[in-house]
Amino acid sequence: MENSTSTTEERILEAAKKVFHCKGFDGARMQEIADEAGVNKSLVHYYYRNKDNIFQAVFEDAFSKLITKLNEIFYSDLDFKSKITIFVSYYVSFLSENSYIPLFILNGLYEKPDMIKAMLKKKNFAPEKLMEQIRKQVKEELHLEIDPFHLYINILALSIFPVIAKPLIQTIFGYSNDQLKQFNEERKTVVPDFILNALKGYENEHRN
Amino acid sequence: MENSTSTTEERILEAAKKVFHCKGFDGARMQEIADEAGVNKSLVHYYYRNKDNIFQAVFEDAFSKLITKLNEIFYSDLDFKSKITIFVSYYVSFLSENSYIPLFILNGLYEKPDMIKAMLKKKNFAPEKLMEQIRKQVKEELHLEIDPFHLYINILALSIFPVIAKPLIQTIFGYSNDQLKQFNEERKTVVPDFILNALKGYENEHRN
DNA sequence: AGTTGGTTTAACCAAGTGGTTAAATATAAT
DNA sequence: ATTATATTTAACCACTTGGTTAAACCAACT
Repeated sequence: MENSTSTTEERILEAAKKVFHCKGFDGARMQEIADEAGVNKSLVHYYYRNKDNIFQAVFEDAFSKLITKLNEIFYSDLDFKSKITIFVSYYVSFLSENSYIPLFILNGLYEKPDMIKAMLKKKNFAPEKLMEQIRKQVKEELHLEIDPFHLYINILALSIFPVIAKPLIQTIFGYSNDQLKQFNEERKTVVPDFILNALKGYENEHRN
Repeated sequence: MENSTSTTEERILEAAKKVFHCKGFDGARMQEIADEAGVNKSLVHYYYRNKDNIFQAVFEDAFSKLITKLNEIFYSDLDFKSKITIFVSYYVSFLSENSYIPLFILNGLYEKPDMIKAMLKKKNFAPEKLMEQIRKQVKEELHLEIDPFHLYINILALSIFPVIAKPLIQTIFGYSNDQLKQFNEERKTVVPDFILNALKGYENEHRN
C-alpha cells in the first residue's frame, strides 16, 4: 500500500511532525497522528512503540535541521561578518517556512529536558567548540571587546524571535499573511545591517 | 478558613498560575491546581466554572503585567534612548524573575487565538498608538531611517529571547543557575549598549 | 436553637486517553 | 496451492480527564 514515493513509516512521521508542531506533546493525540497519516491508530504504535518514542523522532528531526546548518555556516572559512549575513538570511528564510520549529524545540526543552539531554549526548553535540570558534574570530579578527556569548545570543534572538512572535505580530499588530511575508523578507537585510552597525559601534567605543 | 491574608479564590488563582505556566494549557490538570492550592478539585470549578475560564484569568494577569509597564515606559516623556535603556533593564529583570511568562503568552497565542482576540478587544488594547509614538520619536528626534517596527521588534527580541531560551542556555550550554543569573545581570547593560551602538551606526550610514 | 448564606467536600460520571492483542489481509517465495 | 512474512485492522482495556451533584460544614444573625 505504498502511497506515492513514501513508505508508511515515513508518512506517519510526517503526520506526527504536523501534529506535534501544532499541538505540542500534551495536546497531540495518537489518534490525530493516525488520521493525518491515513492509517489506523495501532499502526502508529506498531512502528513507534509509544508517544514518547515518536515525539523523540520528531524532535531529533527538527533539532538536527536547525543545528546542522548553523554549524556548517559558523565552522566555514568565511570572515565573521559574512558568516553573520549568510547565517541570518538563511535562518530567517528557513524559519519563516518552518515557523513552528523554534517554539516546538523550546517547549520540548521545558517539557522533556531529560529526553533532550540524552539525545544531545547520543549525538555528542558539543557547543563549546562552536563558541571557541566564535570567540577566536571576534577577538582576533574584529578586535572587539564584546562578550562573544552575548553576541551569539543576540544574533539568535534577532533571527529567531520574530518567527516565534508570528502570532503576536498577526494577532496583536494585525498583520496579514502577505504583510508578514514581506516583514520576514525585509528582516533578511534589516537584521544583518543592525548587527553590523552595532559591531561598528563597538569598534569606535573600544578603540581608545 | 482564611490562610494568611489571601482568600481561597486568590490562592486558587496563584496555584493555577504556577501550573499553567509550567505545564501549558493541555498539560495542566485541574486536580494539580487544586492540590497546589490545598483545596478540593471541585472547589476550583466552583470559583472558575471550567478550565478555559481559569486559563483566561491566568493569561490576562500575565499579559497585563507585561503590557502595562511597556506602555508606561514608551508613553513617558523621556527621550528615546533613555526609554530603551530603562525598558530593557526593567524588562530583563522582570522577565528573569518571571521567566515562564513570555513562553506562556506565546503558546497561548498559538493555542487559544480566539480567546486572546476577545480579551484584547475587551481591554481595548491598541498597539497602533504605541507604534505611532515610537515612529514619531525615531524620525523626529533621532532622524533615523530605520523602520520603527523592525527596531521595536529588535528591542523585544533582544530583551525577551534570552529569557525564553533559558533551558537552551542551561541544557545545551550547560550554564548553572548562578551563571545564568550573572548572564541576565549582564544583559541589563549589554542589550542597551548593543542597541544604541546599532543606532549610532545608522546615523553614520544615513547622514549623507 | 434555628435559619440563612457562603464555603468545602466526597462520590460519581461520561468521554476520552495511551496502549494491547489477536485476528485479518496482502505480498512474495517455495 | 501452501507457506512464511510483513503490514493493517477492529475490538478492547485500564486509567485519567474535565465536569457535575448533592450533601456537609460553618460562621453570623434572629
